Amino acid sequence: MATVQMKGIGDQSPVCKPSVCDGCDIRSLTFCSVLSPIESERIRATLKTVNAPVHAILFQEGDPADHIFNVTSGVVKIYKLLPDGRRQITGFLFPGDFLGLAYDTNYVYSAEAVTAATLCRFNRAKLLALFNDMPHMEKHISVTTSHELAAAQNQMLLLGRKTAQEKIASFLLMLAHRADGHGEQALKTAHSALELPMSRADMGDYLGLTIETVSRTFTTLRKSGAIKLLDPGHAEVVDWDRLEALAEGSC
Amino acid sequence: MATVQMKGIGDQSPVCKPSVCDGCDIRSLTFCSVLSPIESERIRATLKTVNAPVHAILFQEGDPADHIFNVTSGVVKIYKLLPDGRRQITGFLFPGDFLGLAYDTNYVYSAEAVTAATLCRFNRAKLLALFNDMPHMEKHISVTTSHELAAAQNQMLLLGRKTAQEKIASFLLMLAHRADGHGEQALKTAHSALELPMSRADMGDYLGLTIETVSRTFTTLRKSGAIKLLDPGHAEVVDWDRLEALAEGSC
DNA sequence: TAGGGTCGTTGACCTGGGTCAAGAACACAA
DNA sequence: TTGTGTTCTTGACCCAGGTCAACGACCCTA
Repeated sequence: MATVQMKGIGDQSPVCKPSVCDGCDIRSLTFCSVLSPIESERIRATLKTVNAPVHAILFQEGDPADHIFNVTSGVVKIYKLLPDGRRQITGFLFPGDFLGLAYDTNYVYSAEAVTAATLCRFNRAKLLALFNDMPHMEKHISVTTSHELAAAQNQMLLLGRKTAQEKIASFLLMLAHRADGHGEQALKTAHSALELPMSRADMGDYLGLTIETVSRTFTTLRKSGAIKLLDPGHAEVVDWDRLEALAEGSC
Repeated sequence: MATVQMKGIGDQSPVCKPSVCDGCDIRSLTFCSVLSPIESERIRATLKTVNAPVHAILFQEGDPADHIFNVTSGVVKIYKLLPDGRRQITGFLFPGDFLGLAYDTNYVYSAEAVTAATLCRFNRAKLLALFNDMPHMEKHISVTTSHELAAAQNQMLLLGRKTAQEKIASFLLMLAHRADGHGEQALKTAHSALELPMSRADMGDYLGLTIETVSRTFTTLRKSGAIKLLDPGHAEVVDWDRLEALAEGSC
């Protein structure tokens, strides 16, 4: 079972600077899309841009929840730890996704950059105060949270009841779906490469498996002809129908 | 692995009737506590009381999400199924808890009464419309949802990374905590009986275990002296500290 | 170009929890 | 009272996935 590495990795600090939203190419993916120009200006005043190198820790479980983040590029993972270092990754966050969005004074999970990433960092108190004036934004967040809850319930089904093969198949479909929904061309017909930006260890910690089982299962799927592995970071789904059947155990 | 029983069980229909809120003894636990008398009156117009016998199915995954429910007595479980019948219970709901509260046109999980239960049933469209006039209620729901999300993340950690013993210990603590928070006397000091209203099968489907493992693990905990089993439906925690250590794997 | 690091893959083996089966405890109907 | 369920417990056995170990493929940096 993968445990946290205690070495120098992960202790790089993110770099912050003031930011403008003009030209931000993921505005359509997030709550910025529902803001009027005036609201946008008020929000902007509470915001800094954060550049997080690979493995940078954005915050840790238990830290005071001073900031709310929105991913603008790269991939971020959120996770919880047991005292002995066992880890469960509860989500991978892509451009447009929020993190730290709890009505709690302390973070209830840790967050780390999976790839180099940029994020908008909001002062939590100020942003929550602004929400009071902007009910449609509050609503947007509320809807987002309830979608996350639905996704969490799917993940519980996966973790509690699916086999290793079903987990990996579901994971690949989830990644494809995310890539699809974020402007990349329709993967299903294009047979284009699916990016796997996270390590095998991260996949294992997300799916409740070990590195070795993740690796073995990829090999099994490759040998069965359902997928191709171009390199460890890129896969190609050959047989979508079979992968979908595998993901639900109906085969 | 437990699968859904296909027999006559579970096909009883809940009974509905108009309802009044006066004298409702769980008002303090739910959003009714934040309503003014006038708002309360408007809400009441969208509401019916449902009496659900044991095993009554309130709704199933995929059904049109016409109603939102609030549990007023008894226990309800929500769960998701795989095509072959494998089940994951994603939550047990106690008096004061909401279900069906997604901004989605169809339910994303099924709900069934674990014990005989009563619920307030709201017309979803009407309730959501009322929310627009009552931002503090929307806020209340939003906070509730984000707490549920945090609980879901804890459950992912449990399902993905904890051993059977850690799962059962965590489960008992969660039940004790729920009972504690809902007006029963402080359990920790009183050594009073902890109610286990659900079957071993339900516990297994909640914790990602089989009936047999649940049963064996209870026996192990009993023999170790951490708990007493009065009967299958009632336990007594003897050593809270040890149970808490067991739940986190730090022992 | 060599040396040290990380990451992914594969093999050999082991074990926690699943599967299968039997029986005990209890409930309820006839 | 007996019969027929249902649920829980326990035992015997098995296997999916974990553990441990080796190795190849890439990085780096010097």
